Amino acid sequence: MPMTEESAPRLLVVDDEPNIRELLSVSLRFSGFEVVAAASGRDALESAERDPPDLVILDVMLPDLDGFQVARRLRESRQVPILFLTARDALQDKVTGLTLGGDDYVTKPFSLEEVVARIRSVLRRTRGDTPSAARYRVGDLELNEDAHEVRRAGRLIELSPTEYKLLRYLMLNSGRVLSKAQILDRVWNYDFAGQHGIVESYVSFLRHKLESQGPRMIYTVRGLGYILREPHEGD
Amino acid sequence: MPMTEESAPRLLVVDDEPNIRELLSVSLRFSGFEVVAAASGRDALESAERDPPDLVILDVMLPDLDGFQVARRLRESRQVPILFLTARDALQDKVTGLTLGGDDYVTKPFSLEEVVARIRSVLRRTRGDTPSAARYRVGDLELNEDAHEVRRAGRLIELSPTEYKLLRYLMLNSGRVLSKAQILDRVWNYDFAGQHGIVESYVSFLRHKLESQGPRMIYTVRGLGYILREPHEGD
DNA sequence: CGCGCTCGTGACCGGGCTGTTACCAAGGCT
DNA sequence: AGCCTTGGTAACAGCCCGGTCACGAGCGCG
Repeated sequence: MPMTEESAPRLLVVDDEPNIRELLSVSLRFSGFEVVAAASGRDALESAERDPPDLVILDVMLPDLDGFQVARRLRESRQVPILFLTARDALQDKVTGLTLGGDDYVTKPFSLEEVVARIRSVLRRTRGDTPSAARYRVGDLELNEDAHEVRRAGRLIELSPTEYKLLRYLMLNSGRVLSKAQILDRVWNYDFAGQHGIVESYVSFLRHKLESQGPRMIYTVRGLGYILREPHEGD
Repeated sequence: MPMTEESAPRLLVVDDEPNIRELLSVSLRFSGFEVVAAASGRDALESAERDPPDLVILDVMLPDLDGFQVARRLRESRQVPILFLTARDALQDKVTGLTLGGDDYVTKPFSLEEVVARIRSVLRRTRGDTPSAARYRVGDLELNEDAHEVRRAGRLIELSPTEYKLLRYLMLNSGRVLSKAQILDRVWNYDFAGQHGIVESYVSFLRHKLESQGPRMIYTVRGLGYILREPHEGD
């Protein structure tokens, strides 16, 4: 979802695994950010000094320096928010303290939807222009990021985590057709190896919950994918 | 919990341990304060003269000067409230009596929730704009900081210290989802190394006490954390 | 010195979420 | 019109997550 504001936030992606680095770089760039990548802690520090980013996405497992050391060194010169990447089961104890300075963390394997959402959240908090107001709306459908609530025509709708992520993706791209492949790549974890039938299932779930008392909002575009939009006459 | 008032209070953090200094600086800044840090008594005095703070957070164990000496010297030029940091077992007698001048103290290892609450309390008393009224309320749930009392629908609820701190944090952030990591970082002491299962336990305790005779107020958001909010129809 | 309360951990249990499959419906093409 | 492809939905099983309970340790208080 290309962003429209004047100056795109500058991100520094730090990960030694080329696949992950590339995945993040490409898709974050596509999401409207300006992205610089580094493969090691030293490269990261060097790059950050040469070209200070607005936010750093930092794998905690790096070959040369520990991610936390990199974080400390990064902040010596300048206050910069960090989104940590960490293995799911690794070191819960080391995780403590990560959420304090407006920082946050995401566990591997992550979904890009999750990463982008966290980046937006952290930038919103630290830039602090709008104290806290992450709300998206399409027609009478409303999504509140802080409370993690979805309402249609004011009525609360309970969603599972995956349903929520899927809906957020659809809403952020309302009026645009999204293919099942795009949705899979974006909403599901990058290591997901399943069939794309799962997308159909979850679209079905969402339709049930969203459209049980109201006109259709998720339309099928045969051979292409799905589009979320405000209903207009003739549907 | 970014604060929204026009001019953020200016804090001077004085501690020789870099980790603690950094921890306090970052998280207090994030809590909406303007923060300057000093690593020694001399630095503190110098900084305070150059740039007078609204409150000083002062470790009593400093390499060069005793914390109390620093306090005295600070007060020579200007009356400024002080929040002392002290080791748990050290010098209770010397510390008591400090609370007379509007000062207060917190023992190490502290929880950030505690530090922020004390700072707010001291500033409230010394600024004296609002004589003394720290009450938070969510629905029919009421928390009185001065009396350290919690009531639901007027009925008094007895809480342990940890339960109280947890509830205060939830109430100050009502309507926002808080992850277990955030809660651990903020409510538990900074040296806490346990698992986040403890948060679940304490949420369970709170639910027992708060919701024994009334609708649910602490909601679980699967995969994310907890949110405290007024119950609304459809739950 | 001992009693009791509170904090913290580990284990067990239950529920709901996830992902697959199978069957059915609808659309399109020839 | 009929066939074939594509999508929708429902049902199901496995599993992960969270809730609660129970036990143990530490501490303060009597």
